[in-house]
Amino acid sequence: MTRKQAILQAATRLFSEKGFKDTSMARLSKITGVAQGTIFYHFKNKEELFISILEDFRKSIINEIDRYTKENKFDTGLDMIEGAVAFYLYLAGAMEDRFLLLHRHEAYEFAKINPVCRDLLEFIYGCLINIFEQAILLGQKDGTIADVPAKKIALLIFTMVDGVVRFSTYELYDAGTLYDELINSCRKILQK
Amino acid sequence: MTRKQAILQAATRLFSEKGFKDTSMARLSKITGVAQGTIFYHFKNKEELFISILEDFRKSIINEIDRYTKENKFDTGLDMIEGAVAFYLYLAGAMEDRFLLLHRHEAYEFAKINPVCRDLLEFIYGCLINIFEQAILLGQKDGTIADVPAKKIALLIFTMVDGVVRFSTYELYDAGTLYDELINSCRKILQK
DNA sequence: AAAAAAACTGACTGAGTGCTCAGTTTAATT
DNA sequence: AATTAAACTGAGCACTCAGTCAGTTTTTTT
Repeated sequence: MTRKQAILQAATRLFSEKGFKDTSMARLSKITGVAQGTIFYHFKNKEELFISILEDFRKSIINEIDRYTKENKFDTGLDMIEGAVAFYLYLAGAMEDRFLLLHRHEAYEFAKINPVCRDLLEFIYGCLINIFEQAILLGQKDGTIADVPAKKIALLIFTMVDGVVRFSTYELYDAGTLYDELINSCRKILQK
Repeated sequence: MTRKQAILQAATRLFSEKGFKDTSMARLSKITGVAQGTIFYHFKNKEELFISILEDFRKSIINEIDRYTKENKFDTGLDMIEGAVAFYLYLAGAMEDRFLLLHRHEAYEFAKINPVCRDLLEFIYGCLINIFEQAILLGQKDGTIADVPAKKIALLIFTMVDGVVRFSTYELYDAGTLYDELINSCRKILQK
């Protein structure tokens, strides 16, 4: 792993754990075992470092979704929804730190003033919501899912699943114990 | 309005808009037209100011919920759910800044090290989730709602409704255009 | 081996931070 | 009118921060 990658990795962890503002470059340099100057040699400033993390996130998500859609084929759209929920929960676990970053507010604040950040966030959210929308559209084709507005219902399901992830990260409620109810609720919303 | 109230009000707005860390006491004093020292005369430190905001929030929520339960009586539990969703969306609009504060991460971070903050957050979230749980329990008594685990489903519905509020505040999707689907989805989840 | 380029260092800077406190003004009480 | 108490002020303190830069080390190219 190059120094640049090491800095990026440690920054991802710190930004998601402590937040952007609460992570100092001094601390980041200490943890990565690199001089402060080196960080600024690789990344113009703190904000560009943040953008790089989001770019990395986007790449990872694209890869994961690619792999998922290739490896998993479902008989019906309704089954695909269950797969999509499970996949989302898997993703959130596998990329825990980046999801935490996404659940923070700082990214949105930054997106307001930085178009690159805004585009990245929109793309990432688009990918995540699309997982559910595609399943709904498929189910409506094969007749297993009722004639609901696909995009809107995808948003609602996304929000519900993402909320469960939030409960987990805040340690308020374990995702596992809500899994059955989550799947059942999705099915009820979508069933004919 | 007393100076103390003015400080509290301005701090609520700034903390929710800019975040705790990104709001300086200098700026707060400038906006309220009060000397910095005055803020520290009324509040021991920045963190206690934050706690005071949460305490204020708790009081407001208790009042609003009290008023709501007194003014609104529903025939069935299933109808009550629709009322609960509408009420939550109303609350989130009426207390926009405080909900934004709740949607930030800072509060949870602070809750980890401050028991008072943790208790306040737990209480506030308890109130909000309870709105939905009570409706479900009533519906199960009068037979309009299926025999689902009330607390868990209340959490899921809460998370879905709260997600819609989030979409609104991030200006990704308007709450109004999702309202019908939100209500329908809730009904489908709960119907026998 | 020499030269050039890339990678890296860490002391330093200046702007900004939360908070203090000696002192002033205003309000309440005697 | 005199005294006490509460409310308020803002210059100043100790500290943290992102970012800089002159200089050093390592790597690549000639």
